[in-house]
Amino acid sequence: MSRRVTPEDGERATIRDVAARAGVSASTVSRVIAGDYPVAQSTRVRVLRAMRELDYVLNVHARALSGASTKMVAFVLDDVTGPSFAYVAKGVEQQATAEGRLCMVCTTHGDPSRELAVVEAMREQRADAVILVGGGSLDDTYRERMTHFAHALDKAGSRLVLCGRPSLGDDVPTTVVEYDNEGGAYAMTSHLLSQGHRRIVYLGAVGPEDASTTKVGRDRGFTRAHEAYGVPYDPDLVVPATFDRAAGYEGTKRLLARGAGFTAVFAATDMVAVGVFAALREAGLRIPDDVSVAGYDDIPFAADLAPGLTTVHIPTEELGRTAVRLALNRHEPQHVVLGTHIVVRGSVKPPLRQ
Amino acid sequence: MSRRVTPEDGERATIRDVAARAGVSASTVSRVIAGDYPVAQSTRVRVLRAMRELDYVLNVHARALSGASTKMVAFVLDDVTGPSFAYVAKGVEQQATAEGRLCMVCTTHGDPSRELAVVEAMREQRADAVILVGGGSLDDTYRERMTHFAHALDKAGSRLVLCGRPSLGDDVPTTVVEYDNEGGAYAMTSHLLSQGHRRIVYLGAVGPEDASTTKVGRDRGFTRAHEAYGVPYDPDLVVPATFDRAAGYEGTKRLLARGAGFTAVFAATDMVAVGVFAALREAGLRIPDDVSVAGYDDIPFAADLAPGLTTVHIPTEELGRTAVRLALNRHEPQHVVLGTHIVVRGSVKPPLRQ
DNA sequence: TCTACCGTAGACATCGGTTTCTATTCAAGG
DNA sequence: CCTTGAATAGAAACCGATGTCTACGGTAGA
Repeated sequence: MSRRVTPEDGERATIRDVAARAGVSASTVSRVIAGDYPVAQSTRVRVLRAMRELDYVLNVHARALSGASTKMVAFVLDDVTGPSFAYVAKGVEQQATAEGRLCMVCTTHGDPSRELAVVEAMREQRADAVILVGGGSLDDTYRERMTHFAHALDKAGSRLVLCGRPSLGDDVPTTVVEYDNEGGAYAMTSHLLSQGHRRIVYLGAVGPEDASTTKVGRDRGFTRAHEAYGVPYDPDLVVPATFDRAAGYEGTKRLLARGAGFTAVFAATDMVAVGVFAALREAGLRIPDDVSVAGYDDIPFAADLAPGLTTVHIPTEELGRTAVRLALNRHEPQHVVLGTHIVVRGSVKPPLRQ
Repeated sequence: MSRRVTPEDGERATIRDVAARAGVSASTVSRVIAGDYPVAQSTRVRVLRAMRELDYVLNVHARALSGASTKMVAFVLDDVTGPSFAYVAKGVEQQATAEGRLCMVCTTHGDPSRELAVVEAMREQRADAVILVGGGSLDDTYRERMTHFAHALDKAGSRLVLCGRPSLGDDVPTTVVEYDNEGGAYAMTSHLLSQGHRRIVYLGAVGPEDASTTKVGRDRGFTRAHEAYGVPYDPDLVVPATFDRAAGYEGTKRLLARGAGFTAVFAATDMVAVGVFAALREAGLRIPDDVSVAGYDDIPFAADLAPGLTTVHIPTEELGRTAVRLALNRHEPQHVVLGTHIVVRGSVKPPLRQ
């Protein structure tokens, strides 16, 4: 026999198996599936029945190979367990589903070389869009290779999306969905200054080896606010730290141990703030009576800390949704900056004495 | 010309373009890429150079079509923002990367029909493994269709993995990685009983319309512990609720409003417990002096609540890693049950008076 | 010197869809 | 009655890899 009527055991039915069973050609089956070409009602019914009987499943790789879009969106982030990233992921997933796309997720654990490898893998996958979430490296060769990817993806009809990080330059074909890192930090620092704080710790500054665009932006907001208020800041209170709980905890313990006098801590992320809370409580200090604490990100748990954490709200879900929407609808603006705002809860109040 | 030497603008270089540029055949290029066949050193160098010069990117769809594995693992869950699911996701991603796989993520938002649609999509994608995370529906037609998928994936050389939910039956080809839902609830309830609590609220029980395997298991642990201790439980204190913060908050408010006397609340998840905390605090009740609270899941923030939440620890990351490892290494046992254990923090203490 | 074999490389079929181009049927219009 | 065209369906080329089968040059063994 030239063509089996029923697929062998262990093989999946192909479009040709379905065609044979329905007594039509493969083209006709393809047309029934696509629904974009007139097929007689009686034929359509026979084909659909054959598909059901053979438990036919389309092969997306064959379809992709013959030119169709892969209907896939790739999503690259540092760590899925980061509470704010999870919300960006949710937004991406939501919008991707709404636009009929599936979602790939890759994590990089902050390793720029792995990020480049992942983007390369996404080129192989021919994803419709590749969304990079979170601050990016500032290294020059890294930027160069990212620029290269942006052009390569663009030429291939795909799109590189920078979500939560600034543009690579106007001539680089990317979609950029940012939020105002510097503005949020500026607003929060202003808030602390206006409450009367004069010795504010900034915990989570750029360190010697870990500059990222997010860090740089928030740093700048902190210093710019001091300048605007005409308040000099003590460089010893600007403490480099990674963006996690442990860094907040250890950093605060060290500050307390060395007797750095301060009335408020501005943690660069809420996770850092959680560590600050723990360390302060351990030292017997009350929040906000003895020390005020502010965070950044407005993770869901910020409201459930005791006291509630005053922090900068980032529209995380919207960030994710927007990234996908703009990447897939190129007629929309390809560079937007979403706003941030302060959420005042109980963790900040004026210092007891100046 | 029969074959261009340089691909046109906007097209990607194919293996044939590389071959033409290097002056060899496509087969040779394929061999250089695979590295599983002897190729003369000089030829290999020419091919590699051509690949670099043309910025060649392999097409995984063509490769998948000609029989190769897709090197993809699919991961299906309710909601990426669930804090414990995020850790399972991390484990999956970790192990998938370790085994050279990419990771797809799909969310279902608790809708069984969408879960089935997603699994169907994964069949189309020819994923190496499809991992279902979290409690599953108990509906009969749902189970039937899942069983069908398990067989279909198996025949296609793929694998259905049930992660955190029980087996569909011994004759269904699946990999099952569970943890002991009932045992954890039993242990925690015993803990509360042994501290002297006699009127314990169980918040998050199976409701009329939302039976899931996870819920049923935890419910059973609660009731079984009471039976083992010979303590009758008040059915009015077993309160149906969804597994989220809002349900914990509302549920507690209602219990307080109707004056149900209780000395402890066992929340079916830590998220529920967070809601319980908020409602109790709002009512001016102290934890654990007035009411003890226990949770389930041991999410990272459990330790950062004030007081720290006594809860049941689930090895979430290990769950995810194990799921991938077993699915891809079929010689390992295909059904494991991971242990849970109680983590005692400050939110539970004996009731002030009986 | 002839044969055998190793190292190396090319030709070609194949995977499972999509799509273009062609062919047939049948009804309507001149 | 013949032409025209709409509706419908098939044949075959194509997408970009992989893998099998064949072939060629050179060296070693008989």
